[in-house]
Amino acid sequence: MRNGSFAYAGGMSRDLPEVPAEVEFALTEDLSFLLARANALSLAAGNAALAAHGLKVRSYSVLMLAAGAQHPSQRGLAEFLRLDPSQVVALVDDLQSRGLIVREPDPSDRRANVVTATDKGRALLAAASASAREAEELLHADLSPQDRAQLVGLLRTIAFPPA
Amino acid sequence: MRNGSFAYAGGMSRDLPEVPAEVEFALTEDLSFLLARANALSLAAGNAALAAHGLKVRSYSVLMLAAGAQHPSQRGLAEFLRLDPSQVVALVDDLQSRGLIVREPDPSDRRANVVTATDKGRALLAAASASAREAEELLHADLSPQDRAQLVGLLRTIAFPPA
DNA sequence: TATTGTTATACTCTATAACTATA
DNA sequence: TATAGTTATAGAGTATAACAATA
Repeated sequence: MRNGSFAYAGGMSRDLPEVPAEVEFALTEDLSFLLARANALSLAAGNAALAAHGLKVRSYSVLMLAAGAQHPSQRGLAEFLRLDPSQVVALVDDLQSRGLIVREPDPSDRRANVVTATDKGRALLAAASASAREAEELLHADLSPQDRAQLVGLLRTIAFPPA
Repeated sequence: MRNGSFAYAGGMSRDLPEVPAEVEFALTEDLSFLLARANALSLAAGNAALAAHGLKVRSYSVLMLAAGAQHPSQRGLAEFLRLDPSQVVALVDDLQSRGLIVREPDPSDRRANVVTATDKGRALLAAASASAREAEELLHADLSPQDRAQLVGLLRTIAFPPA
């Protein structure tokens, strides 16, 4: 019997073995299951790596997008990150209170807030991204550069469907 | 500047455009980001497909594993699904109260509960897995069978590292 | 009328510790 | 002394509705 989707925690509270030998089910061919488990590992590693910088995966994502050239609105952040706009408010509040980003009304649409990283934010981002990159490299340490590039391409088709 | 990890919601509260045109950042090459976004889409689709059967991705996963030949313990479920054992209690409670699974003490270690699907549970699983499979096929509709097989293989290396 | 950002609230999920019974 | 399951609880994340300012 084949199957559907799975989802798992990004962090674990207790120390459990990595791959329990006694539960080897025939699930390791399921795309949704593998997606969920791989993401859980990625998320846990990312949060652990970013904790030293006072960031989590969420806030790090917002900070990085704010440091880009596009100067996204909060609405734009919500859409790209698949978050509710009301959740973005709290993330932006936190980063702004720490002086890492600023909110500025968009001159062309004064309803919208353009979110931009400060110099302090960019400096923190540089340090944090080094840690994050280390964690990510551990994640795909068992893949060749070619395999990694191919995985990225295939995943992109899932994450951003052509239609 | 390259980067690290991301994580996003499995479901969205409001209707937001799929891929906002105004926020095209250079993030679409990042493995962690793509993993998070692909999983978010997979999770949302899976939960939507399973809702008609009174299941979520979590409870569906437990039900399917309980219906397998291995008859996992709750600890085994927790390890494989990367959940805390205390979370498994609630999932098993719910499925058992609906007559879909049973808990039985393991004769060889009476501390452990072996979780097994009932006939009713197997029947529900059969119906639910058809819905879940439909949802999953939509997810990788843009991939050829070869691409899909390759994606599964590469993801497995991430989800279950050889070391 | 519709949209952006915001607030508030209820709900679910996650993290942690402590307890019991078995080993 | 260690492990499986359980309970309780605090915290984080998610879903939803409503409002003011602007379009």
